[in-house]
Amino acid sequence: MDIFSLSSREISLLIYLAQNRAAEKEIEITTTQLANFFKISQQTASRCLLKLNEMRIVTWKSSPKGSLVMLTSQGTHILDQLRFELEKALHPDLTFIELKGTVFSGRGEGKYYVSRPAYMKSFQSQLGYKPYHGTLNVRIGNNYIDHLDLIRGSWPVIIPGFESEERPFDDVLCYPLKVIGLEDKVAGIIPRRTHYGANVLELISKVCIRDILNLADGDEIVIEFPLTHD
Amino acid sequence: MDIFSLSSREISLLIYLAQNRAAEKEIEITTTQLANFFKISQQTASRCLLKLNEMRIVTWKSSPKGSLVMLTSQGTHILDQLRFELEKALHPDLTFIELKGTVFSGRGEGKYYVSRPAYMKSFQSQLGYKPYHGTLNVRIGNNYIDHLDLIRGSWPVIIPGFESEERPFDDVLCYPLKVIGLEDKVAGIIPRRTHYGANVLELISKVCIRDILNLADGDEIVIEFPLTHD
DNA sequence: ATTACTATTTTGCGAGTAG
DNA sequence: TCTACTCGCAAAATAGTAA
Repeated sequence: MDIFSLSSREISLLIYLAQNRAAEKEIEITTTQLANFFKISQQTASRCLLKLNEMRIVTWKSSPKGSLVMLTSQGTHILDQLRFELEKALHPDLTFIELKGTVFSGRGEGKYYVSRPAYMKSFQSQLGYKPYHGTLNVRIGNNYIDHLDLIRGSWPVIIPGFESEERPFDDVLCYPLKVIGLEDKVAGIIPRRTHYGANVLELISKVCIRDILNLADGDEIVIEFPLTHD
Repeated sequence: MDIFSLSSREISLLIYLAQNRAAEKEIEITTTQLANFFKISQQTASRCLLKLNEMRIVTWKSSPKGSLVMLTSQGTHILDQLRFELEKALHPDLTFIELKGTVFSGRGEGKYYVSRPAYMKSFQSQLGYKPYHGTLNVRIGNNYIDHLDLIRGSWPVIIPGFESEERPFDDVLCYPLKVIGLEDKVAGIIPRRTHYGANVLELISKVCIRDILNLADGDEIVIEFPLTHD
């Protein structure tokens, strides 16, 4: 989904809806309200919502009493993308986005996921290396959560999901990163914003980052997300 | 200028130009380049630049050899506005934007400007009070410069400029603020981003803030810009 | 009240091409 | 090569109105 393929009206509508909390919950709204706010006709507002719904950018339930609208995760992602492009536009000299966080121990879930053979194979082909069979959990500092959101707006490396006998495995979104002090390439897996504890980042690399950098729980690390200016 | 009156194409173009440093300097570009990048026809790219130029959003000098384009301050302001709207969309629970800075002594220029009778009169009518005849200079901390840029994206109170015998006086842009610890209303004058030392904010209020809060040079103050959710 | 269909008008794109 | 005109067609807007 390219944000520039949306019309200005659709983007404005999305922003308006998000400002009214439609990213978190279903909100009540009427097409007339939207029409008045944007100084367009009620019909256009209706058609616009219809289209956003078809594109899976919002979910929309309409009735003769009004409408219930909520942004999908794709809808939120469009706003993230726009924010990312805008950040590069307003700071054209920026060469990377910085993150600081502290190392902590998870419950080995990362290890479980990363070592699924189907994922492993895609990591190898998409990132160019076979990752170490575990992840380094980093809790991003409060001052850097915005930066995490910014990175979410960039185009990720997509590790495709798959179906297993027990359950389906989702696509995994990776972002190429650099850990200060470490030579090896690193990729970060950023959970969706909606998750509880969305300030967590899981790092994968060819090597065991924790061992090489001699990290203990609570140690701070600095991470950079490179910005490639076309 | 309402950002929602621009087409998606115009906004994308503006972002693209800014990413290529057109906010700081004239950049060389051809309409064919733009056409290829956005997968549109060369004619549409040409028309689009023409329109942005007419709207004073960019300056554009075209010749049979190519084009020179640069964003005007209005062009940059549109990006700021978009950023501001996006910020509210991505953080709908935010009730204010915080600034921290340190007090310093200027050379009395603020005092000179504020006390022009024509300005004084507009301050009274637009802000509802006659400001103290001096400004409090605040140097905004590095971590808060982004927040300053955000505030720039909001709709300011505009104190109209005027012509005097000696020289013209520009419009003054004010933003309603709150200084923590002070009851009285405060307004901030934020210089244009292009100025050297754009991390400076001049506060005006009915009272002498420095005296009431007993501020010395170097003291830190905390400022809030309230966000009104429509 | 709503949403949303149909008809009509307006806007805007791209192709061809001149300067 | 560039920019930028005219023209024909397609997309999208509004108005009227039905459900």
